[in-house]
Amino acid sequence: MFTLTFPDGAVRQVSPGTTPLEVAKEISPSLAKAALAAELNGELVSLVHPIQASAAFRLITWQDEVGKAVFWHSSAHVLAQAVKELWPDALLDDGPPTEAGFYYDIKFPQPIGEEDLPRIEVKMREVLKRKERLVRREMDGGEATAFFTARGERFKLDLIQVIAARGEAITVYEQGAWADLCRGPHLLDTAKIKAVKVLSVAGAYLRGDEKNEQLQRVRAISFPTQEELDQYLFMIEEAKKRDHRKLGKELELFSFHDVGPGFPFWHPNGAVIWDELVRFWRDLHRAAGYQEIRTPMILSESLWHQSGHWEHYRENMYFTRIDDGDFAVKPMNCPGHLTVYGAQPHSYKELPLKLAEMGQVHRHEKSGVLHGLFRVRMFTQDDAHIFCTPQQIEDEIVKVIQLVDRIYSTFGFSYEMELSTRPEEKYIGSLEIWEQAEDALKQALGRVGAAFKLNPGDGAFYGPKIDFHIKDSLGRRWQCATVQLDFSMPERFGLDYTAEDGTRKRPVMIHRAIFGSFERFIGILIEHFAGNLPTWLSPVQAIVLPITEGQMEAARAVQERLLAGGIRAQLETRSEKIGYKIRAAETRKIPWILVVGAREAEQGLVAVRRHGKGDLGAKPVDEVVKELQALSMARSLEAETLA
RNA sequence: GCUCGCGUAGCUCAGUAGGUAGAGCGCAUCCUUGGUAAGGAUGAGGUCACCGGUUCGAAUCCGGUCGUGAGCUCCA
Repeated sequence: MFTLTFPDGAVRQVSPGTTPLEVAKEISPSLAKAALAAELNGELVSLVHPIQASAAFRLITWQDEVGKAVFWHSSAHVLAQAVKELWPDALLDDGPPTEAGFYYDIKFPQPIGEEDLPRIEVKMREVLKRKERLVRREMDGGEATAFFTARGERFKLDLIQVIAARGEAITVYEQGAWADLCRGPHLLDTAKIKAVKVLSVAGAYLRGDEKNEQLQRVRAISFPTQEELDQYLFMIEEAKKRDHRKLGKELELFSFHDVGPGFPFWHPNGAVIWDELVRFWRDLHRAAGYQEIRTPMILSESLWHQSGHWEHYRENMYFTRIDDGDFAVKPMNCPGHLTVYGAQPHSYKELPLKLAEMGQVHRHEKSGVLHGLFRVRMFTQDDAHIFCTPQQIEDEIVKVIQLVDRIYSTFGFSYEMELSTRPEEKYIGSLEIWEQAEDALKQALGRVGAAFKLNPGDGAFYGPKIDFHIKDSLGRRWQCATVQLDFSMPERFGLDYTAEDGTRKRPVMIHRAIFGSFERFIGILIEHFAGNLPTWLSPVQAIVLPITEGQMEAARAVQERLLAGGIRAQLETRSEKIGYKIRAAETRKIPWILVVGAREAEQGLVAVRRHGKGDLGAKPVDEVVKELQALSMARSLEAETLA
């Protein structure tokens, strides 16, 4: 008998060969129905996998991320089967689950288009109706090669070679007349897949390598119930409404033009948001002991040789000539900051020295990756470099993490941390230095008690880093804050400080940014708030609407009192009905709409209407000014505006 | 960069048997002075992204360029 230990600590004795499905049925029929797969000591297995040892046992359902992955992986097989029934000559490459749904990369005899997607969807439903079982079979290399050669699936033959070379078992999942090379595990059958939607088709390279031929990637999603699919599709629609590119245009925040692909133009409204973020950022950074500097946009190519950027980052840089010299437009601020540090001798008493800059950088991004404010060629980093002793690293990292938390919480953002370590190739500095740096980051994370994900090999070429990922309204994670340790750059620039004993020592440098870039961060804010920015960030905080032209002067006086109180206020002067003016103000998402009619004008009141909330009744003008000032000063989130 | 789609007034879009362009919103002027999400009239506004080709004639067909959208990392 084997012992299974359940997540709640309970144990159960089972005989060899018992399957997870049998175990589930013994626990409860409803659990057996919900189960999609199981885990044995953390290893994902199918529900009919015979149990051959004692293990920690867990049933996987739709509620688990891995449960969704299994569900979507099996759905990808249904997609492939449907495609093969429609296009028997289509060649299949690879079809994994993703964070939201699944896809299959396919070479069609003739490229298909959007108009073919409904046919695929209909065929998928047809396949699902057959409720076919997914049957696992192990094969050796020769058998598998013969199997897929007979089926003309030449891409699969390459995969078989790769798997065989790794010495792994080759498994095939059969489903009716069709079969796919697949590690699994899978659902027992397709009966649980109740709703599918084929979402899109786009180009994708074979094996994801741009040197290879291009295939077509068909993306789709599936759910155990129609309701969940409907919910998902509704969410997609909502997300589209929040697209910062659309809202940026509608709210006149910024624009893009042919004359500057990837270079945003900030309009007055967007510039206000920017300025408020700058003020917020500056307040906190001054308080945290940072000193602001400014460094040049264009610097000699020799500097970039010295920093290593020429060697490692050249393809993303812009170059120019001045007189007879070669210069480069800065893609990062660090060499400038190193130059400032190196301009004077430093004592250990000055450390940690924190130099900050809202540094505008230019990077040549491939044309195809540009995406609104999220991916641009010119952006402004809220950059800072902390020069300190090796002993100060841990404390300083902890302080940076705390500052990040303070800033993100102001916007109501949740975030996740990732620690990235030394890349396999393309790195500078010795192995010992890298190890020391990675340890310091781990220590700091341990001290703040933060959970983090490890990304081996994902560090920058000059040091390991901690990245912070914000989750946006589309469920996408965006990297914003980053903290990067750098033992190499001070070395390259020969930086030093005088230690207590009078000797010269090398400082350590910490690169860090919190917004990441103002451009991307504002894009995220727009989507996060669906354009309904909190009062402190709103380009126009209040608009005064006279009911008729008879109240124009009274309304103007209200606007002047707001302006005198430091509130960004506008006055509506068009000769329209009040309903029209209200609608216009609501459409512009102005948080405070102040209506002045004859009654209010007489008593020094304004009728307050908050964006999205309707009429809140009349109040004295002074009271409204104070309320607006308080919200702005506190940089209040006004949580209710998130709804 | 690559694949596919798209590019008509400030905005959102109509405009296929190729015959020199339309709507709504916005804007301007006038009328209306109306209490919480669209009052009415008149008018201005476009070298149909750009370059070239086919044609008697191109927004429309063809080629190229530029821009833009989706995708191109996430194990069979």
